[in-house]
Amino acid sequence: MPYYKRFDAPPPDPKVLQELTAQQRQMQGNIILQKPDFELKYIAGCDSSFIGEDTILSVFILLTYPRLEVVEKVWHHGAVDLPYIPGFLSFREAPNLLKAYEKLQQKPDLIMVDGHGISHPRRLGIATHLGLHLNKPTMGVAKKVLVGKYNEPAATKGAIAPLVYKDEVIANVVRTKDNIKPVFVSPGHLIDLQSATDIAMHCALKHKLPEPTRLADHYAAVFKKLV
DNA sequence: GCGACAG
DNA sequence: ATCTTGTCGC
Repeated sequence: MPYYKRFDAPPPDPKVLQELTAQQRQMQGNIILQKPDFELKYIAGCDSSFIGEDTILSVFILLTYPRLEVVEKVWHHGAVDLPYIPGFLSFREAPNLLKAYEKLQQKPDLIMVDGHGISHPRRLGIATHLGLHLNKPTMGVAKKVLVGKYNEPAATKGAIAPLVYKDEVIANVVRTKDNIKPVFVSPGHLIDLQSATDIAMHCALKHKLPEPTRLADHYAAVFKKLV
């Protein structure tokens, strides 16, 4: 049984958070950051939105790579148990994301997640979390920093700056569009920082968010109206 | 003790 | 994430 299911409706009290923290620490040793050893033919983007207070709707968009043509769109919604707590996002969103993932006919070679990968207090952001559960390459693209410090990258598209936390480069701050706030790209699992950064840039067309994430974000709003 | 704090 | 008006720019 996936370990997160052992926490069916855990109340957000300090004791439970300590247990969740312990679980993340335990998983740290399983994270693999390496040059990709897969053929990137299909890439998926995922995102979640909320309907009211306790219902989550997750979306997965499958695209071809490197052409980025949409070939599949799936979604799933259900109840959420935990409230949002910085550092524990995956316990709130991963369960439903995994159910949406199961609906994909064709599984992707890499998943681009909205949120951080290893750029997390315990190196277990939601992208890494999903990667370990699925034993699948994942990378994170976040709109805001969680931990770490950085210097603003140049204002032109393509400019990058390292995000440092405890003397370690945990992500790249990437300018995906001229004069627009940068995004934070980090490896999730089974990929390295440089490759994740290259892929994010390749997917950065005319918007701030790379296509997989942008489309997942877009369709999350679309599907929400159908619920 | 005082901020910071993915989605 | 979500609540929300007008506004600046391609």
